[in-house]
Amino acid sequence: MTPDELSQALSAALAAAVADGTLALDADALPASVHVERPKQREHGDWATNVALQLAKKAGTTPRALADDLSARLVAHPGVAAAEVAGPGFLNITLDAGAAGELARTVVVAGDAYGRTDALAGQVHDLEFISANPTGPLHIGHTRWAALGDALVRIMRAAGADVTAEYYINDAGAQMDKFGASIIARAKGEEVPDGGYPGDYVKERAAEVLEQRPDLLDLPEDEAATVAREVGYEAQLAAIRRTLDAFGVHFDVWFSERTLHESGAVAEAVERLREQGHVFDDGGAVWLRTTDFTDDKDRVLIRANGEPTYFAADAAYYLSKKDRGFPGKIYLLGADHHGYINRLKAISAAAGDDPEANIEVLIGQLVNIAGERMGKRRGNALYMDDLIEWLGSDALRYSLARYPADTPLSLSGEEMLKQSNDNPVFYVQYAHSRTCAVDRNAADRAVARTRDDGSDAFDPALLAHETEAALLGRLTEFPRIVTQSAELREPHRIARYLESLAADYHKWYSECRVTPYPDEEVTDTHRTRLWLNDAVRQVLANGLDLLGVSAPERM
RNA sequence: GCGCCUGUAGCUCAGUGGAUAGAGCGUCUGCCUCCGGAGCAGAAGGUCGGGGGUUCGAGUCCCUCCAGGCGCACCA
Repeated sequence: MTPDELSQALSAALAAAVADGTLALDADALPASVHVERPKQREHGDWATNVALQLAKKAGTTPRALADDLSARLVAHPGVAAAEVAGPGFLNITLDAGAAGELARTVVVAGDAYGRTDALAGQVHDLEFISANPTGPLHIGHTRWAALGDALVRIMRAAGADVTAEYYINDAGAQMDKFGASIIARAKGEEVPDGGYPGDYVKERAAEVLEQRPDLLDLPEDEAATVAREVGYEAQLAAIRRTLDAFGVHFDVWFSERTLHESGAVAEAVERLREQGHVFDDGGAVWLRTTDFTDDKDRVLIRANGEPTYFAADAAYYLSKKDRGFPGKIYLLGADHHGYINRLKAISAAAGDDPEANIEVLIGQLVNIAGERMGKRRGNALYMDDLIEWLGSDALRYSLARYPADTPLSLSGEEMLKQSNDNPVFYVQYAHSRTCAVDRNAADRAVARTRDDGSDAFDPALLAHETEAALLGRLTEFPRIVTQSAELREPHRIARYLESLAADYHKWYSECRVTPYPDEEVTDTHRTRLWLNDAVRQVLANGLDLLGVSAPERM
């Protein structure tokens, strides 16, 4: 019995109580769905509901009396072993072992599909993340968005949403010229100019540019600047793609800011917003009256010198996403960009959209290493390439994805290194590889999911040990964890769930054997436990995949 | 000054109004004669930043104060 089925049984019991007059409430005063949850204490049963506490006052009765009535109705339901009233009016429900154990087979049969839901079916989203300037390597901050953003794409898709992962390349503007100038300086063996990019990687880019254009330093100054900028840009973007590839992060769309300017989309966007009546001219500049909406001051679109601002490009970019058919536009931004949210929403509103429905901004707090803020212009940068090489993609992805985005994260370099052995990712991966080891050992002793004659050996009532009840309950939760994680845009819930599942599995492993002792015969208990073992393996693998982390068969 | 985020065990962090606030690391004690000890069992460790309020019930919601991070461009 799944929690959804139990919830429906409770709804039916409430409706019946209303129908026969026991419960003095209108049928439409009942909750749309009855909330059931896993109690923290095992002795409180498999599931608990507080619905009696919520409804008693409205119905003019006491919570315990209402819970008593519900209990009597519920125990008549097949699969429910007990329903006890506890405390102020909680209803603690215990399922019979057979009804609970059936889940092991359900999971194994569903395979990769177990955990997929249709909670977000029909939703179409564009999810933009990282979007770093192509003037340097990705650093620790980008790494966090990469881990979270990619996991979110996977999780939302698992919940049925249509999601496009997009990277916005900020390849327009003055910083590209500064990047080119820095490359030329390094090509000459000189220090970078003031305001340039001091990182050592610029020397690598300079070497790559020189390899392609040995004539770089012989060119006229203007031409050299262009070549350094353009060839350097391509080399840096290629390096970023290599890094993300090594991290297992895939983008569906790489969107160049330049194309917005070159195609006239920026100018067109200004005109479209003008038609909507929110554009005005002042002091020679063209403004968007963002204060009509949620912004605290108006913003310039076209400078007095005729150059469009970055903000104008973002307006054009917003309209591009709208025109490309994305009702939902999700932005994963760093905390240092949170001042941008109101402007973004103003663009949406000015374009005639509903910002609350069409824009969603997820703010990710910064990562601190040993108390030092990371910034690529500060010379103390910790690059994503180095992190991957140091800790491995799995440990890095997992340790960054297991915290909510809005938690400021501070890790010391030493601790991250130490975590390479004690990180929870290994705990979860170890559980998975252990399920595989159990499979191998079972095969050696000819323990299979069916009997030797091929007949069905699965008997869910044999999964009656307390660690098995806990494990089965945990497996039941997976689909709703996926749904919840997708709806709240919180990948860390998957990681936390996997850690709980791994703990339940390890406990079960230490109590219940799948393979009999050498002097014992193989029974249906062993065979049925193999189903449970394989169900756990499946859910661990499915969950790790949602985080982009591997599920090794051996470690 | 204004806005956003955060404040929970020694450390790093979970906990979308419920029962005795949890996990990992660190510290201490047990468990390898049999499916992987990267594991299990147990112990110690808390005024959930302070103070008000809403509620049958608040770490969670509201107000206020304190502390820390980040942001408030005709930069990108």
